[in-house]
Amino acid sequence: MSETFREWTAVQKTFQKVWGYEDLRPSQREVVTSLLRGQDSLAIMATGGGKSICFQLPAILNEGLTLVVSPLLALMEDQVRDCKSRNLPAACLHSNLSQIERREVLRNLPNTRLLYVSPETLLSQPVWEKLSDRQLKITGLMLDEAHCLVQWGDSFRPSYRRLGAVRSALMAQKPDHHPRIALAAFTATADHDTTNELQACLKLENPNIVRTSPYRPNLSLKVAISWTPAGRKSRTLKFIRDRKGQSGLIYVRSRNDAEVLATWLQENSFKTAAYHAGLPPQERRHIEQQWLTNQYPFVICTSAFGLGINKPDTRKL
DNA sequence: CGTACCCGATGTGTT
Repeated sequence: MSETFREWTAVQKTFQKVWGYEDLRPSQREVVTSLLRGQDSLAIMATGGGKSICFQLPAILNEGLTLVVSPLLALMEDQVRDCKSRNLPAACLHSNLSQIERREVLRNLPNTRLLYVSPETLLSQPVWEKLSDRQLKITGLMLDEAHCLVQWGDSFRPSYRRLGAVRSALMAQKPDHHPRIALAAFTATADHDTTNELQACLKLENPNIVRTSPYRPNLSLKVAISWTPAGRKSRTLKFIRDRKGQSGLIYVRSRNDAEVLATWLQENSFKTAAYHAGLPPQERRHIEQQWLTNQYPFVICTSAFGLGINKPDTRKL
């Protein structure tokens, strides 16, 4: 027991030094200790629950490289920027990097502790070859936003379905004395079926399952049904008008719905825009900015809005 | 229906 205690004191020191908080939350501590002893984990923690610390802290305490699989380039960039601001040796690999940057990241892998990659890049020939190198020690494989695997894995981004084979394939390349690669999945939202599917698909072995309450006191959910397009239009306008000085996102099911509704609201002299993945990237960024700065208090969007939008702290005006 | 990644083909503009 005292041995465990001494080790934990060292962990806590690093945590305080790098992140500047006094204590890890109990759920974070749970995941961190699991990963430090090489046990698989499945963490379902609410947004803002400090998920990334759960794998970043073990990654810098353990020897070797920790792979972090992330669904979006923007998320990788954000996290690597955050790591670098804390002087953590982190990098990412993706198609937006120049040939030179790519080579530099691959060359510097032995000094890197956290490598952020998309599932596609991880499984690509040149990267996979490099990671399979017998000399390269890999301690962990972390799946961030793990619900994406279940949500997308079948047809949209098939690489996700292949992640379950990664640990054993990498281990097979490494010498016998290489310690087992720990596997962990992190997500904010996963019901029982989803966690079961994650566990099976990733081949998690005896994972420590850590679940925090998803209850958000600042959120409320309501359902209103409109039976006609006209009813929906006027209802939306009323909804917006009743919320003068506030802001939010209005989700619709298709790109066309977004266009039609946004156009109609504009015709009724409301400043808004439709947002979906069919728009050019620069226009998407523009609308995101307009929304974040309350130039457009409400935006009509598909599920494309929200992915990679980092903690937009819209305030009530 | 709607979500994103990657990479190679084709085109535009600069040294």
